[in-house]
Amino acid sequence: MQTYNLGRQIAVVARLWRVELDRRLLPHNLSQARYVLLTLLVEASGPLAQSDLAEQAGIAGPTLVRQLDHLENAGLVQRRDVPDDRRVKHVCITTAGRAAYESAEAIASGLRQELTVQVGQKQVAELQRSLSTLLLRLDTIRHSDSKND
Amino acid sequence: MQTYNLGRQIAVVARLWRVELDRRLLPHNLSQARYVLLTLLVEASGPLAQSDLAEQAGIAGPTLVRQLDHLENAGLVQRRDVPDDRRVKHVCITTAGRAAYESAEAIASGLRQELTVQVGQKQVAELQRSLSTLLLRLDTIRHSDSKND
DNA sequence: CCCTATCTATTAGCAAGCTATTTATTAGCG
DNA sequence: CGCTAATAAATAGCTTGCTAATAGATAGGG
Repeated sequence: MQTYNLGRQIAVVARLWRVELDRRLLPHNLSQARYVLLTLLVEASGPLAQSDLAEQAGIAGPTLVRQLDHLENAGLVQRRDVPDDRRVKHVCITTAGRAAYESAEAIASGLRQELTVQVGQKQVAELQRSLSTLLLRLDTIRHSDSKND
Repeated sequence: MQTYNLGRQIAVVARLWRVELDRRLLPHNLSQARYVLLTLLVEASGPLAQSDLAEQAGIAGPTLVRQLDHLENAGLVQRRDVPDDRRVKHVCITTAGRAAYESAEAIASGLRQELTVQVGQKQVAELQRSLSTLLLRLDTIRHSDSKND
């Protein structure tokens, strides 16, 4: 019975965390979803194809498309056709996008610290290790399922 | 940098977990959201008001209303007027609801075990403790915010 | 060389969360 | 007693996930 409501617990924490971060990002015209995408673009070494960005963000393709529409409309990001392969579009962050990322990162890391201060560094590290293991299992299950169907 | 992507990590795990559980519950005409509600109703000692159920499920009132519409329509649950206070409605699980809960619980706990088998009991317990601490902080922040606004 | 596979991005439509607002009822203060 | 506050459920409309289906482009086998 010790693993009783783990799924519920993770879901609730994820939801409340997102709601609070969204609330703080709202005055900057951003959201958790878009902040994550900006982060990945800033951290990336080169330009990313949409499919790669979606995979790194852990979201599905169509979800990304809509977010990119918003970000591009706000001038934070640009889609660029790739001559080598005309199916692919690269996503590039703009100067305004980098500035937006900086504000958002300050807010997000502030919240992260507020939340984890009572947990302690060692336990946060353990937490992240456990979550990684779960993530790996989830990916395995998902991929094996889609092959068996 | 140690807490770097904790928020993202929790969000992704929560999302993939939900997607997989939803996929498995689909043939039974259920979803994670409704399974959680059935669980709370089965576990409750007496009848629950909608507001209490929403709080225990960690969801907002209007979200609950829609799920109850579905559940009531499927005959798994009943809303009952309360004579003492005509604003309140009690939510009661039906016999069919209990049966649906049993199937869903088997599926959900199967998935839970598949996912946590590689994590280990002690680490699951630690994981749950850390998540509880995070949840507490999130609740505190949320309530203090709504008072300061 | 063409025809089918696959792959990329997109569109359409569903699910489940949220906030803000409305309606009905109760509680509480003057 | 009556008027205002607060509370419960419901409605409306937004966000961000998802899957399924489309359209265009590439790759690969016969």
